[in-house]
Amino acid sequence: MPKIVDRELRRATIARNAIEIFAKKGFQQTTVQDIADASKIGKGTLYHYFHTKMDILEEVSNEMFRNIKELIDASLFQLENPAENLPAIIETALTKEMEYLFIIYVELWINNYRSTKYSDFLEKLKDYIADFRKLLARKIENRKNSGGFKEDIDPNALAYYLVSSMDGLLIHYMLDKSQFNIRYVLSEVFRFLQTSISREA
Amino acid sequence: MPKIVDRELRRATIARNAIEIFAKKGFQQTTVQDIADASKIGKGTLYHYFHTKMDILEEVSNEMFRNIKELIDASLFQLENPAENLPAIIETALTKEMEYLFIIYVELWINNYRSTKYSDFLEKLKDYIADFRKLLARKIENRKNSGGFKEDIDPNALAYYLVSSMDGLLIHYMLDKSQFNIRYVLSEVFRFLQTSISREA
Amino acid sequence: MPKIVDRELRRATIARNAIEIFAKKGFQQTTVQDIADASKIGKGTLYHYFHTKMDILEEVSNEMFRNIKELIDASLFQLENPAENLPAIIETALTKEMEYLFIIYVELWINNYRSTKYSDFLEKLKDYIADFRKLLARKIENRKNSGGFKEDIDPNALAYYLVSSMDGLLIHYMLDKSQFNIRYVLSEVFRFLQTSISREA
Amino acid sequence: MPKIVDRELRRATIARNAIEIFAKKGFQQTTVQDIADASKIGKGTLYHYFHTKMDILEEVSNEMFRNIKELIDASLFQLENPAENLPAIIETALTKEMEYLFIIYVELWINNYRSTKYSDFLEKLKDYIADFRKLLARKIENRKNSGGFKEDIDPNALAYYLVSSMDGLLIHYMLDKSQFNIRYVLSEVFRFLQTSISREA
DNA sequence: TATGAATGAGCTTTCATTCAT
DNA sequence: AATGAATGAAAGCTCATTCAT
Repeated sequence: MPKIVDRELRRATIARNAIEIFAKKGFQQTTVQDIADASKIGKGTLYHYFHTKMDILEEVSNEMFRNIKELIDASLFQLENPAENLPAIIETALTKEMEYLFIIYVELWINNYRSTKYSDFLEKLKDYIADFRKLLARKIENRKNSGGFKEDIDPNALAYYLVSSMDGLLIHYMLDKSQFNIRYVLSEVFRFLQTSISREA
Repeated sequence: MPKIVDRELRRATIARNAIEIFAKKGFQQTTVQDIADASKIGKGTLYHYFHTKMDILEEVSNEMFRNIKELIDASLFQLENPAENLPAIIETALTKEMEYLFIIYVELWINNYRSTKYSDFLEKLKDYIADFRKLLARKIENRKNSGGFKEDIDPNALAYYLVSSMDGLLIHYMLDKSQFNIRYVLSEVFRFLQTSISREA
Repeated sequence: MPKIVDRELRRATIARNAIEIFAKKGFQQTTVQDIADASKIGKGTLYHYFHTKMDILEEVSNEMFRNIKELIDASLFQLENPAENLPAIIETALTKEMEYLFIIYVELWINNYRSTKYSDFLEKLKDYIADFRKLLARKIENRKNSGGFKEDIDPNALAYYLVSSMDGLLIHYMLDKSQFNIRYVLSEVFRFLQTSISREA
Repeated sequence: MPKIVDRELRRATIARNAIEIFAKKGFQQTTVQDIADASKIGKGTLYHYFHTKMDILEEVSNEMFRNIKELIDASLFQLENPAENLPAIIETALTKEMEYLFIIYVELWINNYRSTKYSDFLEKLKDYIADFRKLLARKIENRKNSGGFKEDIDPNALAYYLVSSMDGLLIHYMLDKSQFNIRYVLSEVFRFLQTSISREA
């Protein structure tokens, strides 16, 4: 009898090993040989676990979703004051591993702009982000209703801005780390936002 | 040397015509034939003006810089109250032309993360952005000193956040336009930021 | 050595199961996995019984010879008047099973033209055909000598024509069945041949 | 200005050079490199003239049709007594070039049995053959009506048999030339057929 | 100078065969 | 003995670059 392997586990492992390569070289520029090398297997072996190169990207994106979801879930419960804990959440994301995922995420996002071929990957992600945004908006709304926030704030607009500005910050930070201390900027910004949002401010 | 002027003009024209293709297909996926077609010239002719495909990207990025610089310059002089006119600037950027440039800009940014091969292109861009950020910081500083802004604001941190959050907003907007009305979000956000930054608020 | 019997039996069985696939897909296009699947065994198991894929083809061709020989033998004894019973023999061959064998036979024949690699397989077949032709020629000769056939008939040439024309008919029929009713054509042709060959005609 | 080439002519030339290879190795077994080598051009150059390998086969089959049509047309006008001139026609076909085409023709025929993917190529050929068969049948009919042939002959059945038996003869001859002198067999057979068909016989 | 014909390195994917279990 | 996981050679095809006209 041949070696017994857990195909799903193997797929996930190969995908996990591929993340760094995809991040560092990009999907197009990464060769199937690169991916095989990353898992120290033969090129042909890859095709026992994935139909096409695209299929590998799909698994990588699933792996990414799992990580992101984990991150979001882990941080949601501490999201009492939305502005309060976002820095902590971002902080959590500042690992090498998450950095790779973030690059892939931006690349997928761009590819999605270019071709509907990638849209399947992103639907899930869009949903996650939308959910996160809605949750954030609801928190803002609640606090606004309880008198904690100013009257003239549009919770949806603010939530949209907060979420997307985090991506902007991450991009600027990761792609040019020399320019600034992101942790300091984040704490400053959120201290500022908090006081300006709060009615007492 | 009028020849050189012609040559440079031709390079710029070809680059300008290539922008839409690069944005829509990406650098890798764009073939040299695509670029030649966009300028209705022969593939071989292209190589009279550019040494390599990479060389074309370089010129495209230069063209991009010129456009961005133009945009920044045009808007800088009206940047009295920084928060005040950013929406106007962004608004200016929301053309199809600028959208293409923005995509290329993000792609270059990512490629820069991946390979130092692209770093030459981006040094210039980083400088522009840094300049813009510094200018913004100085404006904030000035207004703070003149009593227009609150005491506890770090102008550098705020400037960094403002600039990068604009990129985040643009990415989220452009890559999923269905989700939100960016013009409304921008006006809301800036109304909010303005009142919260201002001492009077 | 009962083991060897088992081994040979297994080879024959696997070959028999492979016939349909080889006929439907062709030797090249048939994968080793296809063949293993047809016998519901593992791909590795196949290699306990066959050294190479070519080896399987060899056994298939042997299986084919056995079938053809059976068919010929079964029909030979009733070959009193050669023209008389050929239709019956052909008729016997018009099963799905024999159709598959016929396709493989033509393919082997072509491959033999292309490469001496296949010549071993075909030597046997050529011998069968030659034997059949000779037998046919002898029957014609006999009948001619006994005054049943015309004087000016060359038995060898006629036998050659009869045998090869059967292949032509089968090819044209099988590869474009819509065009004609082969059974009718056969009966017509043999009725005609018989009367024209016969002295009385 | 680059070299000016007649694309259609080039396609035809490449196809003509490919015929021998296709015949000797078969379509599947022939690599694109083989085909390029046969015309002493680079592999990439081929793709300036053909979209796919299949596309090359298509041109080869067109080339084949042109040859076959030429052959048929050239021989038709001398087809007064159908049985009379077929040997001459066949004779014409016994060149190396036609031999190659015949092998490809049989291979296409088999492939068509296997996959509808090849059916386009063969439709034309089937039409040619059908036309030829019909013409033959009409000639037989005419001669029968004019009293030249026996009453009980079915012209369609006989035409079908004559045409397909020629393919059978060719296959048997080409694939095993050592066995018989096809020219002799043909002359014998047609002498025999003619006398047996003719009323006077 | 302008052009596209020519090229081969390099890509993804397939599959006969080997091998560890 | 039986199995399928593992493998890399080899396939068809693309395309940046060169070159002859």
